[in-house]
Amino acid sequence: MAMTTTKTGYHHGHLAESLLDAVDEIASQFGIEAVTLRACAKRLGVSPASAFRHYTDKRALMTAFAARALDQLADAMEAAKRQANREGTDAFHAVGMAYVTFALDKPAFFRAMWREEMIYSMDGAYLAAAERLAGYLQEGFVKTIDDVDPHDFSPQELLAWSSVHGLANLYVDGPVARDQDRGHKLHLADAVLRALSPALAR
Amino acid sequence: MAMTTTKTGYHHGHLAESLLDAVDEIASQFGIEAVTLRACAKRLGVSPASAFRHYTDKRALMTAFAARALDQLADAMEAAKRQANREGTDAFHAVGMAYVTFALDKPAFFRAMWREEMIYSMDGAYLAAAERLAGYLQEGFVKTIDDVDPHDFSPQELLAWSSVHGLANLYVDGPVARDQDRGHKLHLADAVLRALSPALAR
DNA sequence: CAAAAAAGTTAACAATGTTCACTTTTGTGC
DNA sequence: GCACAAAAGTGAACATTGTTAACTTTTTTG
Repeated sequence: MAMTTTKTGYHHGHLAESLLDAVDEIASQFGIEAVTLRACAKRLGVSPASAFRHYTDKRALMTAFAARALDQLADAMEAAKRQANREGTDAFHAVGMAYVTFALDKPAFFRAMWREEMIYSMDGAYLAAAERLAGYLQEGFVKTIDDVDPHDFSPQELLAWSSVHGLANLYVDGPVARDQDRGHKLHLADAVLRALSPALAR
Repeated sequence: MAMTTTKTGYHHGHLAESLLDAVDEIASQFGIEAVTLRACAKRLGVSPASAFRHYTDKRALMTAFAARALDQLADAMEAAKRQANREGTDAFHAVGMAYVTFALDKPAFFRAMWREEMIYSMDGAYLAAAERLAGYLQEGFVKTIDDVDPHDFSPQELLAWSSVHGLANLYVDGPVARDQDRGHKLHLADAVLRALSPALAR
């Protein structure tokens, strides 16, 4: 299947990437607290120390994983935005729903993205991914000409991100709607986003 | 200072509580990832194993700490609400600002509260504290007679909590306004909460 | 005041992240 | 083609951490 598979077995070949996949699988199945370097290594049939040839730290590995997760979320948001634009529906609503949906479907990924204490939050790839993500939430808002700094959010933009981010976090890590099923939670999210719209109108 | 100090030194006397203080101090100074059972024990001049007479787990200790942190936040919110009522200003705005202020001033505490993977989120004390907290955000919203279940948030109520919670999280764990000082962040929070008010009017 | 319960100790264990010296493979300049 | 440096992986060790078990010291209590 892989086009660059070497027969030898000593050199894995794609260890850096494969380690991310291992984190992915372990986090999905057993939660982020079960992700251990040795478990990742074992899953790939590789020695525990091999990870350090590609990542300086466990934290560096988790940072790379967080960046990849951010990119996956951004992909989902981009797709949602595209579809909304095609269908002429509210793009912010679609992007926000994609955000919450991702958190509900991949809670371990969503957690990993924002666990400041287990990543290097100043990492370039991580910051770039976060910025891309923020971009999709900023789009659709009116920009003045000199409002181009992606770090500088208008109150309205920040409110939009905060609402969506807060709801996703309350679902994933908070006591909100714990016993309700996915459908109910998404329905509620829809209502919340619609309740927000008066604040986003200009 | 302590009124119940025993001279002997074998029995500590308030270990359960003192351990929470130790978590408090270590988390404040070095971050939540530096909280270790042994470090807590050493700080109290007590053996590493002693914690297990009071908490079944490290996770149980962290749960108790999270519950205490939630209560501290709820205290701050209650005080803010009282003052707003006294001064006739917007109670929700005051409560929301207290929420964000707490997150900015005690980031390690705020993190601990919502780290699902390191606490027992079904713990009674934790849930009770979370419920109390939610109550302060629900107050000020109109309730219909049969809308009494504290677990059942109206979209507007959940939007209010989500916005405040999301902003606090973006400040603490996200890439928002990282290089800005406390005053600037609070000013921005104020603007965000004011931007939200059109959505909360009825 | 004896005896049980509560609270603490010490010594051990397994698991984890990490390092170091070493080996194997890959790639590059001649 | 081939020596050789760089890259990638290994194995054995180490310190740290959470946790347990058997034991000791207080405190409580009938």
